[in-house]
Amino acid sequence: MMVKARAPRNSLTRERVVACAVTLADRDGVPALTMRALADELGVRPMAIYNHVANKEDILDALVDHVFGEVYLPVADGAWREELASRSRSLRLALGRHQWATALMETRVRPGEATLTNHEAVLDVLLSNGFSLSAAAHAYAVVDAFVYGFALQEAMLASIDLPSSAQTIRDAMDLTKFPRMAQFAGEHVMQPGYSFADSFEVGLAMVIDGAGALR
Amino acid sequence: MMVKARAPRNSLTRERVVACAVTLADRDGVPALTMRALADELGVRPMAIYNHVANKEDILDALVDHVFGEVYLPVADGAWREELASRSRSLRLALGRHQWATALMETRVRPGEATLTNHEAVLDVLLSNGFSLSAAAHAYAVVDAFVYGFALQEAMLASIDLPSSAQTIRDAMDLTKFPRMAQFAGEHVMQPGYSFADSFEVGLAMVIDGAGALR
DNA sequence: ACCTGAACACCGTTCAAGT
DNA sequence: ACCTGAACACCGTTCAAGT
Repeated sequence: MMVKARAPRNSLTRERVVACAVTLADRDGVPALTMRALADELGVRPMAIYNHVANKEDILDALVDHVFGEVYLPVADGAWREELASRSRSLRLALGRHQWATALMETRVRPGEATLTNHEAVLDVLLSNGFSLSAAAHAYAVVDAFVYGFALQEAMLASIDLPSSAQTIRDAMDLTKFPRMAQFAGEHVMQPGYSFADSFEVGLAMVIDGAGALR
Repeated sequence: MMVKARAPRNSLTRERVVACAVTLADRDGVPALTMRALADELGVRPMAIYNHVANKEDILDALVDHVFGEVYLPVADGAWREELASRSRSLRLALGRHQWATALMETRVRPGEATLTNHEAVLDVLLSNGFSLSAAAHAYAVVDAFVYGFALQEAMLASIDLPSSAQTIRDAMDLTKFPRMAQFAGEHVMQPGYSFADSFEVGLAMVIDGAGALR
């Protein structure tokens, strides 16, 4: 835990605080994101941060909004399928870059500017392309459920590194008790070329086709 | 924070600790689930808990596994579509009863007995009903992504109570900036009979039909 | 207006001591 | 074997004080 050089007065801003918090969360995880660690990284005393954010909750809210700020904004006059797919891929990648995001979203309920802007753009794509309000509601809910859930699964798998640990799991587990998992691990997951990520496009096609059927 | 009566010696077990932790997390949320609060609820001193669990991480792992213990175990000789749908509905309900579960899952990577057992049952349903290993992998990933993601969205919405706060949001927001959201809120979400939950069956049908196409 | 130091009421967990 | 008390190194945040 090395202490950074002291930052000059008036150099601290809300943006710097949030950007630094994102970096810290990416690098060390949310549990390590303490006001003290953040202050240290910013070259400032913990209480200085409170001049720019209300409290830690405020920072966590901003963290989630920051992630949405990285997500592609679909345009309403494009082909709706491709726009929806692009924004879904972009959302998945953003959630993948910031593995803490899905878990954090669950407790954050104050949506920020970037979140609302993205939400608005998606709704505009749907409503401008023949979706009724009801169809748009279903389509949006289903597509986002898939993207969030896929990102969640990838985050779960990321900390375990499936291929390399599958062998360990297979050894440790009672194979007579979980024969399907043993088969699945040995004959599929551990084979060269397997990638969980490949299922993303498969599922995305399903939910976007399904959305099209609602239109 | 009332202190419970002191529990008699030898009455503490790992099962009681975990069950109490689930109750506490349901009632007050995970942040309020501290070793001290848990001990208080159990009628014991904090350190007594450590005779039955390794540490707090161990409890959090057990919490997630407890949720999977509530999920329907599909049977392989049934109709695979109905079995998959039942276990998906059951999983969604379990995640809904324990709103903290999806967020916790992201950081827990040591799957427990109940988790593995459920995983095994789902794989068995797919592999016993004509799915190749590759098709089963895609189907499982996509269906679970949808269920996890839907539960995550419901958890997000639960803490906000959409219908009642939609008006507030609509008033507070710059309507010229988010016209689609204003329209969506006013003409759809706030209408009587609207329920986000209705999108679950719509999406479930999409992903299960999609899975069938992979078979 | 912005930053700091000391302090308060919390955490999870250790260790030695009790039964 | 199981439980406790005191202690340690942490938390987020308050408040009064500095510049």
